[in-house]
Amino acid sequence: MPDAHEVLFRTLADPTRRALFERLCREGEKTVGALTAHAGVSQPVVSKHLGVLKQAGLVRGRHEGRQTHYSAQLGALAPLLDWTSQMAGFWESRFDQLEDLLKRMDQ
Amino acid sequence: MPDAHEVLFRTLADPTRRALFERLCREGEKTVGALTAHAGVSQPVVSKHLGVLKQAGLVRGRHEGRQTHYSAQLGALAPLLDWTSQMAGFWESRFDQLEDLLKRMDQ
DNA sequence: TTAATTCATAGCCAATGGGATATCAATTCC
DNA sequence: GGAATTGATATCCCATTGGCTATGAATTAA
Repeated sequence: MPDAHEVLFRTLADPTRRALFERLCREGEKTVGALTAHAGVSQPVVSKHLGVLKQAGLVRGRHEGRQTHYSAQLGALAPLLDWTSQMAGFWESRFDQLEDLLKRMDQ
Repeated sequence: MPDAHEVLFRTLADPTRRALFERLCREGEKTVGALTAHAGVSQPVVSKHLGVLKQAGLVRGRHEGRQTHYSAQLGALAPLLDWTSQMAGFWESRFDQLEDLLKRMDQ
């Protein structure tokens, strides 16, 4: 059983899938049809990707009649932030060049 | 031409590769041999993964005699933090919009 | 100079996974 | 009821990729 980081990184590694998640973050709840219209791939592919995102806890689906409304679940990103800051923490404690990172983030 | 997020997510998606990066973050500079000793895969595989990490800018290699010392490059994680906080930002701004709407309806 | 060490590269193979089309189930409209 | 819409599932195909072994190149030791 893969841990949370494993699932998140693998799930977000695919560009099509990440684009779907980004749209849901930017524009909020959307139906499968609306997502398919701009996804550049077929509807079954979109459904499959949404299934993977759902398994990872990154989205949730709300059934309404014959359509399903998907929305992003921001909380699922927490382990990603944890991991990144943990790596940064290890690094910072070893050396003292965190300034480089902060400069980049400041842009 | 994949963007920074693309490269980072894809690179960190593989567990073996991520474990190598984590070790370099935790324990600092290490030779290929030292990394191979605990990686659970063969030396050529470790070298290949280090090559991918290097391409992504996540590590750098320092040649010293016949051995190569690799170390993590924390700065490369910046786009990852950017992306995550950006997604969180979109979410918050939509939340703010909802709040605004509710306020207006309240009047 | 020869042998041994260290790492990178080259090929090869099997598994994974993202894409497509075809189809099914459920719902809504006529 | 029958047709149309919406999304999920089934199956297949092919490119990618992570693993291996074998080997090469460079450095150090004998």
